[in-house]
This record gives sequence, structure tokens and C-alpha cells, in this order.
Amino acid sequence: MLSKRQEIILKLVIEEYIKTAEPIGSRTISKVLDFSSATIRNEMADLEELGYIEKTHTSSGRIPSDKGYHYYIEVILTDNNDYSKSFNIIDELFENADIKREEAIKQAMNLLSQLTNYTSIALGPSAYGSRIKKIELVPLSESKCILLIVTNYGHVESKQISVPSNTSLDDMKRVIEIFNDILYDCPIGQVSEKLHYEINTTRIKDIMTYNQTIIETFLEAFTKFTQSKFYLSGKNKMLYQPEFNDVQRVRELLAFFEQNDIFRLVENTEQKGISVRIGKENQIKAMRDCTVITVPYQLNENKSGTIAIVGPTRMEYQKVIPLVKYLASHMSKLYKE
Amino acid sequence: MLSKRQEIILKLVIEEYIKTAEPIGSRTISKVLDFSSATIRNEMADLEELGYIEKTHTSSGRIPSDKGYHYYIEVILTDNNDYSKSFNIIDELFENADIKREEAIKQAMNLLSQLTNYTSIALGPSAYGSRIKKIELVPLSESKCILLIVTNYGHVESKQISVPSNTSLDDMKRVIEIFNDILYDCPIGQVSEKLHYEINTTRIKDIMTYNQTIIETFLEAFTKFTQSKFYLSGKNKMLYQPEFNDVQRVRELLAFFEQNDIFRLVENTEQKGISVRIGKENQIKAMRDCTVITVPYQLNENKSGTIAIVGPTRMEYQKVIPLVKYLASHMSKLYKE
DNA sequence: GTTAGCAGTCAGAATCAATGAGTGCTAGCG
DNA sequence: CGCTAGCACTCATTGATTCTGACTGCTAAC
Repeated sequence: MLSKRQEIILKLVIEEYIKTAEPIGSRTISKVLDFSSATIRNEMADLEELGYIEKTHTSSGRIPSDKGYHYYIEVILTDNNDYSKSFNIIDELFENADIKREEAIKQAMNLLSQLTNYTSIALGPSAYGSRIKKIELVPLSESKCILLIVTNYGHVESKQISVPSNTSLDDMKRVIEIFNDILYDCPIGQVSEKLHYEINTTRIKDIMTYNQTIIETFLEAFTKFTQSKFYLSGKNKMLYQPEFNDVQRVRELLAFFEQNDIFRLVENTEQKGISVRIGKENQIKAMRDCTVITVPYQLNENKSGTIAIVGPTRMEYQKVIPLVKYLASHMSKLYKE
Repeated sequence: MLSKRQEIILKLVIEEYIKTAEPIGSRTISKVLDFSSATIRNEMADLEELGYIEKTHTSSGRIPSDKGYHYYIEVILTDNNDYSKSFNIIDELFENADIKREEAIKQAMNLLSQLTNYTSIALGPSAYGSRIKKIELVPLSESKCILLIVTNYGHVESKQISVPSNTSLDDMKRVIEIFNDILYDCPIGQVSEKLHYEINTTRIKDIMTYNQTIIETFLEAFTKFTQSKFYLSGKNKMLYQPEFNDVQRVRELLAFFEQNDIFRLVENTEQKGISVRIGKENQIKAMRDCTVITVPYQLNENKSGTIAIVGPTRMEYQKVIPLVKYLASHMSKLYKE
């Protein structure tokens, strides 16, 4: 357990370092704290021995360690969320009824990235809990048509298909008609199951047996739904952080964002509540100087999505944490309506 | 006019510089060319005086100038397009009938970026020449529905709208029905015009007068079509070029890509044929060390889109130019069918 | 027209000393 | 006992200096 004074010093070191990205010396602290620099040095030596701060070299000032940041976040930071001003913006965003859910999520991520100057990510099976509202076949020409699938959240998936030579457009339309009957209000997750069940039991059977390709195409269009999607905003924000003044670092980081490995960010995080991974706690090499904060948000039933924010370990936790929490709670609402 | 030997030397300088990104000295050339380094030096001095090559400092080797690159591209590079192997890949891509046009373009850009290791961009009013094939209204709940517009190229635009309190869903459906009649096969560019004409003359009038918001919403959805779109692939490729070892440069460039200023790249380019802008010929500051190659591809009638590729001035022109030309000609085909 | 040879230039690497912001430690003070 | 003044020490950073090597341009001779 740290003494009151140690806590104050730790807090000062961290907040100063967040501002300047430079190691903090004892004199800097003593100016604020009305103790001599020697006294501060003694305290700092203790804090270092306990592992909360470290030196970059023998005679340098101190910088916070990963452990120090954790203590700061979990013990020192009280919940004085005085950032309610920016929260209004979020509310407005979610109250706009003329925006599709996915659009709202996208905009929320842009907003988060703008407000914080870090990279923000929304992850999660965005189609989860969606139900089919309409399936439609629009002919484009003799041989081509577009298959449309619309969900209750306004998500539209489309796939171009060529009409097989042994099938007429009317045949296909009839099939789609039947699909509409069967699948109306059917949750995306259960489509495949339901379809296979119906094929074996009901009137769909006789149409299907003579043309298997239609159903295959149809199910293919569904794979797009089940693919987990993510929205990433502010990829480049990190470039402006001094810890990424080295091009090699930048390459590593941007290469990571360009891959579809984004999901590795949330591996092994808590299912409930906020998770803050600082520095080397992230398994990803490119993130060794970053903090990744993840907060799950509730979808229907027992599944959940995640929003994440990636910034330097030297992140403005005080500002970011309440903001992310607030946003996550509103995302949940978005999925409940 | 350059002598044969000068051309050979210029070619060697450029190709070596493209490989190594280092200034080329007279000895390097003399090893290949069976003349003494002194002779090469004399020739190089002439080439420099003529403005085809330059020095980075008094006693450095030579690097190509912008003018030198131009001479290389326009005079020295004969059309020995021996890259036909990679071209098969492009053919395959465009022959797949189960891919929407926009999807094909996207994939073509990915391919181009993969093959060249540069950034590739497809620009152009992708909706241009598209005609409406279907307008549809899908109800999601009591108060919300989705407006869908499908074009003959398989492009789908969707917009969520809330049902105004003084209107019934049936009313709206009837309006959409009428729209379908009027606008079927109507080119995107003429929708607004046609709609306004019909409003003032035909049966649509009486429905419209009592609810103006529907038509407004409808036209709003169309703005998405008319917004010129672009596909960008390989944004990060440039990071691996030695000329972008400086973080400041990287920031500038990526910031440019993130803005929607992309269209400035094609400002004032030829409407016909390939255009190669080298170094400072690009108005954009961030591109001062880049070459931007643009090739228009024909859409319907008199309008055209553009594909562009952005790399360092030190670009593998020999490989890139035929590839881009070939691709552009195939894009045109895509728009003709 | 070509080349050998030589003097000159200059970026980049290597070395070194000076600077100053920091530390740890000790002894003395209230 | 907690605090502080003071001193010796460390080390990153900076700038000056030098060295090296890859070049050039020029001249004189083949």
C-alpha cells in the first residue's frame, strides 16, 4: 500500500508524463509539492523499488511503469467524470432515427476517435440478433440478377448472381417467394438450419431437388452476414504521438491494422466490464507501447460486441475511460430497441 | 536530341537508381559499358547540363531529374510489354459474372496494388450511366423502413427513413410504386429532372402535394449516387519506400489519403491517354517525391473515370505502365456490357 | 575521341569534450 | 525521525573536429 504522499507523487509523475512524454525529475515535482527535491528523490527511489516508476537510464528522471499506470487507473482515479459535455454529442447521435444501426456505430467510432485523438474500433458480429425482413430478387438483364437481403436493423446485403442456363427467372422468383415465407423474421443465426429443415420436409423440396445451385448461392450471400465485422476509425492518429517518431514502428502498427487480425486485440478479455491492457500486456508486438482499452457492450441474449480504443500507454485515461464506458452503455441500448 | 550513348547512360542511371535509390557514380556505369569512368563523367556532365540528371551535392553521383524520367518513359521505353503473365489474372477477374461491377473494380485495385507494391486508386462517378432497375420500400417496424434503390450494375443504395406521423405506410408504398413506374430504366443523372417534371404534370401530383417530405427523402438517397466515389488500395505501400523514412513525410502523405481530396490528383489531366506526373509536377505538396500515373477509362458516352497509381518518382515504369494501360482498357469493357 | 591521373569537394561516420539534467548518498538540522 | 543541503557521480545530448571514401572536373597525353 502506498502512502498518501507517494500516491500524490505517482499521480504527478504520470500526469506530467502524459502531457510531455519526457521523464520527470525530482525538481519538477518539488516545485509543485513544497518538499525539497531530495525528499522527492527518496520517495521516488521507494516508488521505483516497488515497481511503479522506472528510469530510462541511470541518471534520468522517472517514467511510469505499466504497473504504475494500473495503480493510477484502478486506485487513484476516482470516478469524477466531468466530461459530460462531450457526452451530449453521443446522445444526439443515437437519437437520430434516420440512421441505420451500422451507420450509427460507424459514426460513433469516428466521434470517439475525434474526441480522443486515438484509434477506435468497434468489433462484433454486427448481424447478430438481426432478423430477416425481406428477401428480394431484382433482374438486371437476361442472365444476371441481384439478390437482396434486408434485416430489421436496416442492414442490406446484396450479391450478384448469374441465372443458370437450365433455370428460368420465374423459377428463381418462385424460390425467393418461398424463402420469404419461410425466413421472415428469422434470426440470421438460424437461417441455415431452418432452410435445411424446410428443404427436407415441405413444398420447397420439389423445386429444390432440380436446382441445387440456387440455395447454395443463397447461403453464400449469408456468409457475408456471419463474417464478423469491425469499424476502425482514426488509424493514423497514432502517427502524431511522439512514441511513433520511428518509421519502423509506424510500419508495424499500420501493417497490423491492415490485416484482419484486429480480433486478436480482444482475445482473453473480460466478458464483463472494462479491460485495460497496458504496454507489453498486449500480446501483439506492434502494440508494445500502446494501451488497449476494451469494453464489451451487450447485444441480445448472451452475446456481446466490443468497442476498443488504442492509444499510447501515455494515454489520457482520465478523459478516455469514462467516455468509452458511456459510449459502450449506449451501444447496448442501440441493440435493444 | 540525345546521342545513342547518352541514352544508354541515362537508361542505366535511371534503372540503377530505381533499384537502389542511391546516386550512381561514373565508375558503376563504366563497369557495364566498356568505357573508362572519365569518358562516362564527360557524358554525364553533358546530360546534367541538358537537365536529364542531377547531383545531390557537389561530389555526389547522379540521380535522374524529373525531365530525365520523362525522356526515359516517352523515348527510351519501347513498348516491349513482356508482362503478359500477370495480365491473365486481370482477365480472370473481369470474366467472373457473379461479381458486381463495383466489387470488380475494388478487386482490380487490390490486384494492381499487389502486383506493383504501389498505391492504386480508381476514381470516377461509379454510378454514371447506371439506370434504375428497382425501387423498394421494406418496413422494419411501425415507424421505420428502408428505402432501396438498385441499379443495372448491381449497385444497391439504401437509406433508413422514419415514417412521418401524418403518413401511413400504405401511402408511402403507393408513392414508391409510382416512382418505380416512372423511373424504371431511368439513368441516375436524370432522376431529379424527370421526377420534377412528373410531379407537375401527372397523377403523382395529388399524392405529392400532401406530403412533400417523401420526395425529399427520396432525392436525398440519390445524393449518395451522385457523390463521386473512389476505391483506394495499398495506402501503406509507400511506407516501405526509402524516400518515406521520415515520419513527417509519412504523416503528410497519409493525411492526404485520408482526406477526400483524392480528386485533386486527376485535376487537369488529359482526357485521352495516359498521363504521368513526376515529382513537383503534382500540385500536392505531400506528393513532391511521387509519380502519379493516371489513365482514363471510358464509361458510357462521353464521360470517363480514371485509374491512378501513386508511387515514388523512382517507380518501376517499365512494369507499371503497360499494366495500368491494360487494366484501364479492361475497365472500359466492364462499363460497356 | 578516349583515357590516366590528380586535385578538389562533400556527406557520413567516428571521436571527443562540454553541458546539464538528473540521480544516490551522507551528514546535519529542527 | 523526517527533512534537507550539498556533493560526487552518471549519462544522454550537443556541437566541434577529424577522417574516410566516393565522387567530380580538369588537364595532358595517347
